[in-house]
Amino acid sequence: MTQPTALPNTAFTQPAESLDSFAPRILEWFETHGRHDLPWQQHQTDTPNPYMVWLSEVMLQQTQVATVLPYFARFMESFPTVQDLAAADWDAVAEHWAGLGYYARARNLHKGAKQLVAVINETGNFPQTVDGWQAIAGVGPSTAGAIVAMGLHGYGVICDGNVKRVLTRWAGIDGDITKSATDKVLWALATRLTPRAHSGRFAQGMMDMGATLCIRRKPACLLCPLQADCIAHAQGRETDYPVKAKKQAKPSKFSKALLLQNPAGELLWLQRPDNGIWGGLWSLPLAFEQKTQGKKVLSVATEDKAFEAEYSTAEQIIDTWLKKNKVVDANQPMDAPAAIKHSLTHFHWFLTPHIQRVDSKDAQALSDMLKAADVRFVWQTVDVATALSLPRAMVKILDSGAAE
DNA sequence: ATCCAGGGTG
DNA sequence: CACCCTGGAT
Repeated sequence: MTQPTALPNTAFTQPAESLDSFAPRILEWFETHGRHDLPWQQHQTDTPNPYMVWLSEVMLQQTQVATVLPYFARFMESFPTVQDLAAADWDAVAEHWAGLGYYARARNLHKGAKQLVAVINETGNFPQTVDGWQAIAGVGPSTAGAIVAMGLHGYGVICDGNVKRVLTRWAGIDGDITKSATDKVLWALATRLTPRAHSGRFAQGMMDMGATLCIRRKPACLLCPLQADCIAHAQGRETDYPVKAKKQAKPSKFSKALLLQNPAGELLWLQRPDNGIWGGLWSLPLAFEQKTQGKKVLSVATEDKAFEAEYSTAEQIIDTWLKKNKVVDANQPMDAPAAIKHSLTHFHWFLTPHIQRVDSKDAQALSDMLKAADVRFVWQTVDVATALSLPRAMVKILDSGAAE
């Protein structure tokens, strides 16, 4: 995924006059109405500091300006240069990042600082190209464009969420922006509109537009320099853009996660069939959970029935055995753990841990049946089981303390 | 309480 | 393409 190096043969929805006057309008608006006091901005100086732009852009990938401000200040105070950041202990970096979220990005930031220092030691300077910046951990196409444009005063194109909102509205682009085809169109348009000179001010202006005027709800079209030829505005449909595939409502499914515990305190684990969900991973046995309210059995949705059919052979054996032997949850504690929620692509899965103690005779009987059916299973304590390859949902269940 | 935005990674 | 994690909107 790199920025396009050449313009695709794209037919733009706006006429040439509109395309050509776009940048001048943004630049003029930025001069009078844009933000000029953000501590990482470098457009006021002839000697821009790419470190500050890189640091701020990585923070702004995930967080709004107001939240970033104090974090940025503390980073700059503790790590005034990229060399300081690269030389810092991870713990110190993590401490400064704590609360911002997406901690993998803090790791990328630290890694990126070391990569940058290596580049500087080798070439005497920060990377000077978009591709050079994209080689740095945590820097993708848009962040790279922003850094070159604003941190080096070079030529860079940005196409982040704010820009996409402005462009889809102005050009009436109604393709699903989560699709790569639409992403290409938007990058092509952004590239066509970005002026050779002052691409940094243009980038900052576009971000300010998206953050202050062309906002998701209730955009301030009256104040917008693009109003005259904005297609969404002409349609009175500003908030219909950008178009994003509606995430279809996910159905909910309910299962018991059985913590079958033998007298040694070991739990029964099943290795799931290679095909299907969690193929080859280890899981607690799952069982269909009947939804009840008081004593009344609630009607079960059809998708739940379909899902019930997906239980593995081993689970059907266990379920049948439990029912036949009338084993009940006699030892279910009063503070029984609540269901953990696990969301998959097409449904939400609520897994309710059920502790079920079995005596040695029953454990042996169960083992014999599973062995006869060629099922891969183990009895293991939680501590040992964590070394198995467990899907996230199982980790969640163990973390919930259900097995204690 | 629930939904959703946000850019990059593996 | 799922996932990361928090804050803001409703």
